[in-house]
Amino acid sequence: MEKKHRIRKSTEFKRAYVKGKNYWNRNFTLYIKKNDLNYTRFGIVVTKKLGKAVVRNKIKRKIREINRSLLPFLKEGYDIVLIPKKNTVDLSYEELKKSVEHIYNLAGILKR
RNA sequence: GGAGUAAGUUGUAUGGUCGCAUGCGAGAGCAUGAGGAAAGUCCGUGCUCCACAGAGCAAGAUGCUGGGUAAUACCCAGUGGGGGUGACCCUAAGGAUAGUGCAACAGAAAUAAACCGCCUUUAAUGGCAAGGGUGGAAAGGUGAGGUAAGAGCUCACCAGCAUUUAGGUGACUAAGUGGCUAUGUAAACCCCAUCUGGAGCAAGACCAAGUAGGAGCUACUAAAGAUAGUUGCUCGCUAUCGCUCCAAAGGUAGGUCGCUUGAGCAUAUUGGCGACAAUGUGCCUAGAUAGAUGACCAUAUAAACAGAACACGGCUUACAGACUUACUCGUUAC
RNA sequence: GCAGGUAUGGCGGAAUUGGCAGACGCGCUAGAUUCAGGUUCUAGUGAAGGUAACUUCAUGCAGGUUCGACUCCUGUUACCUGCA
Repeated sequence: MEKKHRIRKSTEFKRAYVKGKNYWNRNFTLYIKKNDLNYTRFGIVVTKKLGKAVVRNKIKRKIREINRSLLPFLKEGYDIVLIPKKNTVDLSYEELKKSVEHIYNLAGILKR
């Protein structure tokens, strides 16, 4: 995923937390905030509770890959922050993808 | 082939589709892209700032000997002690005769002596310490002589201490001589020898939105004092104390650098028992900053521990499977 | 990335010149009081084995020093805190 599709600044994360709407399901917490740009940006936050560095990296990479494949089906102009929960450690790629689609559907940012 | 000891290597590969980071390129694209422990942060260095780093005290570290190294608590070669039939392994291993403290309970007594006991015809305000029991530890041990009973009182061997000679750079070893001997603990304080200034790449340097203040200069008071900083403390050191001027300066968010050519890697020769050193030749091999290696498919029986964030040298800990070399024991079931 | 701290029964929390581990409180169990419950009072309460007397193991885990370790030293695991 290119750099322009990532959230990179600490202040932008904070803005999503404070001003954005949040949604959640079994596996994720999601914060969404409209940005002033005409493209969508992602942020993934993996806390130390989920495991060691190898485990955290693996989750990040899987979610990044999922977001890349879903990008054409999302509405433009949003900052999206995804926070995986503890039980995502044991999930396969396919299960993760279903869960992410589910939570995006809840938030209403999937194109029809 | 069995049981074992030591050292070492490897630790997914190949192909396809999509995708990420860095460099090069106008672009298409091309090249490169985690580890043996990248980990723990336990030591040691470089590097940066604090006065290119100072004095004393305090505090801390190391602790058999000699060597290696940029340095170390690491490594190599040895010494003493302990374990194993053996290959081999383990070892915080200076000083208890510099001083102080502590040694519960038990026991007559715990760093100094007498409860029971033995002896002198009986007995002790006398002599004795062999035997008993307690304890982690009880006044050198075993045997013989000796005696009223006993005792290093005497002798032999052993242990310990002091000392002499020989060997070794040294730890120490071997032999001799001497007087007969006061437990343990220094991972208790301490003594001795050697070493250590503090903080850390979120170090630090540069650019710089917003906000609103900031800078320069000279000398009055004058080497006194106050405040702040610098190291735990004492010194020492540094900055500030008044006047004038400017619309810029300092600096937060943010950005750029630090950031990878280095005690580097490979290889050959020489010196050294070895750690290692010297010389020659060749090579350039991640550099991110919400942080790059992933997803899916095919083949191979199965594939662990685990992910760089300034760098390097060690140590420690985690680790599936596969393989190599040297050596030891045992001796026969094939 | 760097710096520091904590760990003791079911829970909180004592125990330091190194000398009987589990004080004390909460909780739990049993009994008394009551028609019943609560309150109150009394007793017990780490685990395993044993009829019992009692024995063995227990201070996160693994070693070491010491006659003796919750305490001293080394390694390690988990959790917590601070630093832009």
